[in-house]
Amino acid sequence: MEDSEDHILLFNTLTRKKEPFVPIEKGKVKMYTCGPTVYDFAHIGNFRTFIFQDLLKRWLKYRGFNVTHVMNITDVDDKTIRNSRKKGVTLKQYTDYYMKAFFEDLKILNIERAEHYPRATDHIPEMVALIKQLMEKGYAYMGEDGSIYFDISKFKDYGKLSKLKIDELKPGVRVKVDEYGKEEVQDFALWKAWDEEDGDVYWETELGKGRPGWHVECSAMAMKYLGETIDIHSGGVDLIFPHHENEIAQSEAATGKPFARYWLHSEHLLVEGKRMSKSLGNFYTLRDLTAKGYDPMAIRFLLLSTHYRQQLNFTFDGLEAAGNAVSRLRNFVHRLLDANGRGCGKVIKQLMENFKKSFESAMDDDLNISVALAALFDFVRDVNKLLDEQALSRDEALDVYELMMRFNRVLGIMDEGIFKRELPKEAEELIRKREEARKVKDWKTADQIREQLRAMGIIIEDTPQGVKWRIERKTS
RNA sequence: GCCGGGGUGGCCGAGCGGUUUAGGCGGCUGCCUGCAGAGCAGCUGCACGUGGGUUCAACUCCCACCCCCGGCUCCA
Repeated sequence: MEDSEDHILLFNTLTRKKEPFVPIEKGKVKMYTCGPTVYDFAHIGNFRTFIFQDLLKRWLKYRGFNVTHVMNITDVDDKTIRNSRKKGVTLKQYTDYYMKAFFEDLKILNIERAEHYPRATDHIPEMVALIKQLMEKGYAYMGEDGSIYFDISKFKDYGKLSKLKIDELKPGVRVKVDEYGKEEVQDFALWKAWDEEDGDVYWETELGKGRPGWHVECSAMAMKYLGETIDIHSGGVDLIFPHHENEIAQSEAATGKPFARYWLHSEHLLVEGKRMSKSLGNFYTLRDLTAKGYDPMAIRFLLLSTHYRQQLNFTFDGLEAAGNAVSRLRNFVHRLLDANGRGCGKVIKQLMENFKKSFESAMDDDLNISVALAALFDFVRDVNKLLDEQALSRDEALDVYELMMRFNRVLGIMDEGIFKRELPKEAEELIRKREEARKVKDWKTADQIREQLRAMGIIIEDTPQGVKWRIERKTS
């Protein structure tokens, strides 16, 4: 798409600066994002991050990049093992359930699928190979407990992402952790030797009987699917340390090459101004919200509408406001489809051009979504004015419609299905009957039919240009 | 202790040294309308945490202070 490729600026955690995005291979982006640990339903904080990543990917695609996205599924760790044992099911049965739920949630939130969703347990050999390599190169050692640890003192760049000085630990926490066999507190496990807590979850490998540490899966799988150096790696801010720091250490120690060029991290969300936690009772999964009747597109809009590096305060008032904002956009698109005015030529062309430019330059600037949305709503207001004046011809309105859909493919906040112009037969009949009633000023019947249609999810509007209808929700 | 982010009108949320208003949501009024809906227009009282300073000019820069959030431990 034109020469716009190097116009995108992204904030790189590695340098703490906005940098022009230039991929390794022209026109292609290799993107790895840290996915869920499938021990429970994902919560809205998780989805904030996943939606940010989705927006990033969609924007890169809009700008003409061919994006290969890999998102890992962590299906073996302390929590999955503990919970599956508690439930008396196998680890696989347990994680399959939550993985399936996760994919359902992605769909509901209109998050595009990644190209690959590698599961940790399907990649044990790759991880073992990586760990062996690290041992051969002297970066890893076996501890007294039979586990294998990464020796961070051997990796000179340790701390370059999180900007932490390893020798300046939080005072107080230091002493208590030598129940493991590691030589230094900060060393982290690559391979965990089996113990009773693990039950029947273990792999017999050249490294002994055990299971992989958490960080190693991302290095192994990212490199398997995307190569030794990837373009973009992203996750929530909490992953900067130690997870991403450790990924860098493992990967770069093994390959001697940079692991990822751009590290992008999204801020956390707060709920009603407080940190989300189960004990505070402000912990929500997607299901919790949809069960209360909230529109998934409103949820998506809310999670999307604050810049990703800004903490987002999730409130129910905000969710309602987001729902109304989405309605405004939907109504607008419906109006476009009904337009049949005299035409205004240059005026609309100019508006579209300005809108496109503002939206694009905002998004290019580290995904400045607030400014992009402001441009969108400005445009909507201006075009609504033209629609009021019957100044938009059918073709012009369709051009606007196409533009809206094009940007909706970036934002993903409207289900295009609702704009399909299909009315159930019975609804058509009802509308006809209502028109007859209105003709003879039988308002009672007319209002009653309108209510009936509303119950079917069809909203009727009487305008000087005749009756208009729109489908508010899927009636299926 | 060390290191970050932030405090903007009723709510959410951009912005930048100055000439016109970010934008969304909500409320009010008007237009339109049988009603409703949608939309448009106007309004929503000095908007920029506090106190100083720099400047012709600060919400935007500097200093101090207050408050909130986060990282240094599993965590999106």
